[in-house]
Amino acid sequence: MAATTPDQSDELLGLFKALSNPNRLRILGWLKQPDEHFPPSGPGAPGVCLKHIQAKAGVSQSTASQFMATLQRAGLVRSHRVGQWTHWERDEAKIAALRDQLGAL
Amino acid sequence: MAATTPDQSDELLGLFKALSNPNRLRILGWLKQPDEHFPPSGPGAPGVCLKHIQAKAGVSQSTASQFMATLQRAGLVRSHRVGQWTHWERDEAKIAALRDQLGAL
DNA sequence: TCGGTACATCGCGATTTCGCGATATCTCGA
DNA sequence: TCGAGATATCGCGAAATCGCGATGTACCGA
Repeated sequence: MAATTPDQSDELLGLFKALSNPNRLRILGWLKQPDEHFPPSGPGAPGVCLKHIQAKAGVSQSTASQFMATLQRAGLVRSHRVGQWTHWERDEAKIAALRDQLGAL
Repeated sequence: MAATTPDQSDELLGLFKALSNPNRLRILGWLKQPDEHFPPSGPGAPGVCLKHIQAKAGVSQSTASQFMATLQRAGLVRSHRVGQWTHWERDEAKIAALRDQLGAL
């Protein structure tokens, strides 16, 4: 396969596109310290549910969902379902990898 | 003054916007090794003139000029006139400063 | 002074992105 | 099984971006 393996330039381009929006950039920043920016999501349940992100960002539900999908495609966040909620958190491993590529700027 | 001092977030946002275009991203990469990607611009004359950038990128003259202006506003390149030519080069000092901010991603 | 070259700026149509409401899907509890 | 809440997806109009040709400006050599 490797047919879907993204070029390194494409990966960087996707990163830049994802972060060239003030709302998405803010959200990614908030997710660095979830408990400082969001209501508690309960212990043992890492990640922030979409409702809280939507409320803090002040956008509609569909827009918030789209934002997270965009950030996810860029490899910046990941999600996991917890019951009826989708918990979102930063994908620090991939972010670190992207940071390395940014060093070649 | 300081009325035009950009917020740190705005500075990052400008960086991301400037680089969320494949052509501009390529150009910035080429400028890392000018002599490997462009015809010689003559000794003692650092920087690459717009014509060479335009030719390599395969865009119109006006588009190439716009690209460089955008990269300059983001703090990634700087220009200086040499006779009738405008020589463009990376602003490594500002790029390094931006790289530091990227560490806080 | 004048013509030509290099570059910047000015509209403009085409494309993309933005953010929304409406709707579909999924999950849980009654 | 049914209803309600949470999320994802689907169009859609508004706004921004893209890249172009045309035009303006600066510089040089004849």
